[in-house]
Amino acid sequence: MPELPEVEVTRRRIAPFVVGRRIAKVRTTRKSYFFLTPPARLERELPGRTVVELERRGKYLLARLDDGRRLLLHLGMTGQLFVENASSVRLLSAATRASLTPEAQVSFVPDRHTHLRVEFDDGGPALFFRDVRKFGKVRLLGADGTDPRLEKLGVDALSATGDELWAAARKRKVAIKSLLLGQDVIAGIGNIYADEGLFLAGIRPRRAANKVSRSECQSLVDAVKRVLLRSIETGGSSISDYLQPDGSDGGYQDERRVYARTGEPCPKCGTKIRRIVIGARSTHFCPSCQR
DNA sequence: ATCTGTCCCTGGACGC
DNA sequence: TGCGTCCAGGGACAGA
Repeated sequence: MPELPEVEVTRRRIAPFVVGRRIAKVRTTRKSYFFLTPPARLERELPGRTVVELERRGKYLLARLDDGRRLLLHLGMTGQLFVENASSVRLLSAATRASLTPEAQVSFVPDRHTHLRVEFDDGGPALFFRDVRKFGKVRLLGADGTDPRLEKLGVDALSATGDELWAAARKRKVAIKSLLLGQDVIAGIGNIYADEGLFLAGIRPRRAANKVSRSECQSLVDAVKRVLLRSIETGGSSISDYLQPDGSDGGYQDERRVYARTGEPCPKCGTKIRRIVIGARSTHFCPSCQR
């Protein structure tokens, strides 16, 4: 699922592709939960605008336009932002793949999950936003408008400090993992990197936040940052739907220590990795290394 | 104020 | 082989 590293990799790859290009045409699927701004409005108001900058805030992307407005994008769980010539098996359902010849199985064809398609007036490759489960979001913000989602974000995970985490943690009784997943204290951490960071810091995910010491908060923030930076370096985690904007897989899924490794030996001590549920989210940890 | 549970959505895994 | 059922999971929201 797209978390900070996946969104950042997407930003870095998409920015040179879209910045400076003028939008010619926008095609969308029908009005839905996915569109915070009615799709008809996007189709009407985006053409003619040039993208001037692409920024990331937590797991959100913000495309700034030449009229000062900003297009807010969130990839949700299964969101995929990619360029026209991308090809990947992750862009096709199993049923679709089965109906195609092996050679055709990786060529992308816009389907009912391809909710946004942006074409540019230079005639070059278009940009696509596909999202099977529609937990993603698209919203056009006015020139001086903002969004409550952005307002609520805490400090970005890449610039967070141990003391910032500690200041919030000492006042909270929720599991430390839940605190990491909430975007209001530190923004950008999701299920994969929360589990990986807690493992590296040797902290049990279910421990109450206010039972995590100041120095442990420091170790935790350091561990999370290390994991996030390494994941960005390798192109993010392609575990289910995520792919890089050119269609290639990221590499971090091969480096994860505990996430989705239930029953496998802990890389440090060999104890079997356990899976529990915290706040309705799968959680993976080593019962021996994490206390 | 904080915490917990429910819901949005769909494909894939699993059982019969 | 085919159908029904369950599950995942980011984040908003309601109710405790």
